[in-house]
Amino acid sequence: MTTQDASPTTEQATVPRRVERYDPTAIEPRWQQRWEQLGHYRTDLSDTSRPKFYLLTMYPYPSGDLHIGHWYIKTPTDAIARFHRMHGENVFLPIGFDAFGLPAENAAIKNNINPRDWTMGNIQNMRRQLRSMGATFDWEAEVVTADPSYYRWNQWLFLRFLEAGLAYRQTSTVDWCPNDGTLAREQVEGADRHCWRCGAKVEKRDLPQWYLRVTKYADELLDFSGIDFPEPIRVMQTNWIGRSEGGEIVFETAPAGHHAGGAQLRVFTTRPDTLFGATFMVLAPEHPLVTELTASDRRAEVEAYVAQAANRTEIDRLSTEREKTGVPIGADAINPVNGERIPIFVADYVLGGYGTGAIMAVPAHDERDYEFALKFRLPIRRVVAAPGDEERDMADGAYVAHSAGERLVNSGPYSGLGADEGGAAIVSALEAEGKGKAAITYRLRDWLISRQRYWGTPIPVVYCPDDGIVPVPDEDLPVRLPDTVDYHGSGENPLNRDQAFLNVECPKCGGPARRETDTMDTFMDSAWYWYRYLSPEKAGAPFDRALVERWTPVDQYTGGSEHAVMHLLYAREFTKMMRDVGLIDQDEPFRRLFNQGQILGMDGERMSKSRGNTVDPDDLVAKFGADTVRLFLMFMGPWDQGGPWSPTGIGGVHRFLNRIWTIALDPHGREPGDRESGSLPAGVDEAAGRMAVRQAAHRTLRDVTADYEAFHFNTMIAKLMELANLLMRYRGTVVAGSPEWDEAVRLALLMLAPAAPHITEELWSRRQAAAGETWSSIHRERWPEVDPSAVMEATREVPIQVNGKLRDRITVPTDISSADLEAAALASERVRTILAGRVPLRVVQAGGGRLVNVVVADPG
RNA sequence: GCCGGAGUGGCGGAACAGGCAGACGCGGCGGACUUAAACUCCGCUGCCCGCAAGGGCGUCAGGGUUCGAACCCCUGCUCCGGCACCA
Repeated sequence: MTTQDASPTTEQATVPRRVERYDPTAIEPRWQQRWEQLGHYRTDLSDTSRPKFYLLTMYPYPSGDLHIGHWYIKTPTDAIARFHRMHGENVFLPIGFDAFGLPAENAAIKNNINPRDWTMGNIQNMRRQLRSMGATFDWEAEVVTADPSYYRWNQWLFLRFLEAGLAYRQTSTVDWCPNDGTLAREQVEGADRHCWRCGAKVEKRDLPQWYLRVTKYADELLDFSGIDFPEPIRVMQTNWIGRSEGGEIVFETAPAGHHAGGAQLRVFTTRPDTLFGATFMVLAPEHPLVTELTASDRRAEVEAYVAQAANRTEIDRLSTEREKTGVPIGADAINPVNGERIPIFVADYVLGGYGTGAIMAVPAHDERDYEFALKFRLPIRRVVAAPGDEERDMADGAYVAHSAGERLVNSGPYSGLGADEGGAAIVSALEAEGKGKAAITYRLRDWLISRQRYWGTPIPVVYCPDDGIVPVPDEDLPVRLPDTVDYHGSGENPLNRDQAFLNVECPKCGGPARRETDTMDTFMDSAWYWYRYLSPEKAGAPFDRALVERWTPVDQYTGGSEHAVMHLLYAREFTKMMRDVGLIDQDEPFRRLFNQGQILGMDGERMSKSRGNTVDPDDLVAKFGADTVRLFLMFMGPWDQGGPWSPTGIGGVHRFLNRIWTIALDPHGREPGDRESGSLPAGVDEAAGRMAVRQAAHRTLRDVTADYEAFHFNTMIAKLMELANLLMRYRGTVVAGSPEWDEAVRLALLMLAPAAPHITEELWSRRQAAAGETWSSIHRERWPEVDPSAVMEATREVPIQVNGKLRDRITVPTDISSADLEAAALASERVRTILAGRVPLRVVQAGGGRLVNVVVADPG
């Protein structure tokens, strides 16, 4: 007797009322409090008796409220944590807040409140919401990046990088967002060049800015061996880094009509094989030689063009659709292989920031150069030809593709060589003369970290009229953000007007100096936060090195793929930089990365407060309970897929939990609405029923375990539903309450525990109470073992096909021989009818007898 | 344009590794329970033909490989994500 109904009244005997209903709102807060009181999820980082598992999930930006998308990332992550704990691992699952950033500052300007107050208020609410998930975050490890105890270490790290030459200040043309200030290159998106965060159109400005020298790691970042990242992320990062192999070639220059003697012009090309096809040269408008090389009679026109290009927002330069523009500068370049003089142009289709900012143009073999050549009526000379294509008309367009057997033509001594071979020969010939060399160029740029905003980490340097750039000494850290600043709503960094902040003594000479007012890109905060989690209170160092050595790299990181070339790349870069300044001893921050999909609004758009399409989990939790919401999010579909939000179907998951409740608490109850209730299925006796229950439970355990390991939560839940449905069928029969039944219920609760922690804890405690045992949390139980003998079956069903079409199913002993199986298949009544006396050509048994296919000649 | 991913019932989605397509859930239909409703439970539910037994068709489209294809190959289409003249 395991029912909880202690005093059944007689009038309930025939139609027993269901036990107390499942009421998550009564259960969930109680258990959450209890777990917290008991400190169940505080991780003892010093415990080395068990294997460690560092599970990290991307910390949220405290925008004010959690939406369903946060739950979609975090509740399955929590299930992973719980699953690992049940395997005896010491799991660390920290949480914190990415608390610096623009929205706080905008709210401050708009509502005249302090960004810190706004942020901290939001964090309060989000802490409550995060707790309502029933997740096992270790709140003792929380970090808030806007706290001086955190950001002082941003500053400290910056100073280490500065010392090591990994941070530097440089004036160059940068992307400027009217709201966010300068942006790193990867933070500008789309053909219309808009800011990744606020969407504003980005302009160009020449400014002195701080950079981190991440390009140093380009090659190392291309190496993903030893880390398990999803293929799409690896591809995106690889493309972003954009390694190109080729050659750098030096051209002498000369004023038009004069002898050589100007500056040298260096170009990068991936196609040195086409050098003989170069018919003009192009400089980017920003190229330093433009001024020097421009002939006096061309100066006015060139300067106008350069000015126009500088002012042009990149919107005008919109994609390749725009017609090429450019002007000749009145100078020539001299082709180092044949001495040919070719004109130099300035044109904005060549980018200042890539390669050398100048190209040799080979219109015959490059579409962009081809287009330019057509417009400016420049010669197009073919130098590579595929076999049989030597007479191709160049009016048809550039020949860009590579094909087998192509040869160089019109290339002097190199004619006749293969393209690769010829290219290599040209490079080595140039190299011998000091006119070129093999070269590799990357698309990746150094990380621009300066932001002209208030609400971020102050960059800890001082500008002294005498000593120049002076780092703030470590002992003066943190450089604190003033709490109150004056916004005039002008959009300009208010720190620039804060005299108390601005004016300092030079740490070197003691004279009057001025502080840097730029703050750091907030991606810097998030580039190392998982190290700080390990010792968030640590003073004197950014982290406890011994703990870092024991606990990192992170074993599993979960979060969205939208930061593929931002946060996820910065994190890798930062780790390598920290390594190189001797702070850590590892190359990569994350062993394994999983990207969940994104939950979109019902309108199919990205969920955001501004779009007004966010879904508030609080409402759903109030209605169905956290367990149902957790389960529903996991059940919707594959975790890496996401999709538009639709609450349709959440009732199904809730019903499932109700069935679990019923099965666990009221095994002997009967369904008044079901005539069959209480009787065994036809042809099943008690022994068979008990066996069926046990078999189903162990098979489910086998499959569910595999699904958890693969993060296949949707099918995991489907299988538990199947088990529940089967148990429901036996409820009220002689099988219910049998040891097999009891075991099945026990396994079901254990299997469900990581995903639905509250209801399973409640039912577990009630079972313990009923058995007179003292309470111990289900979440401290060990994951059960599959009994292999339980999953075996004496007979199995084999589908029989004739010519690949399913015609019958036969039941045979599991250990049947293949000869007997074939005989049994051919003996099938249905098969014989279809064969109609024809003799099979072949009988195929697939997968060790899982299926039989009888092949006969088609009667036609 | 280039790179990556995906197209399966009315819907979300299953299908190990080329072997029973559509698990599980939603929705729909029918039924039970109830004075009634809600809740709950049971059954049916890819499409077409058929009273039924059964048959035909069916995983974006068209070809191919195979005893056998949602899965592999070729051609094309559509959708989603990334990149944005990167020489």
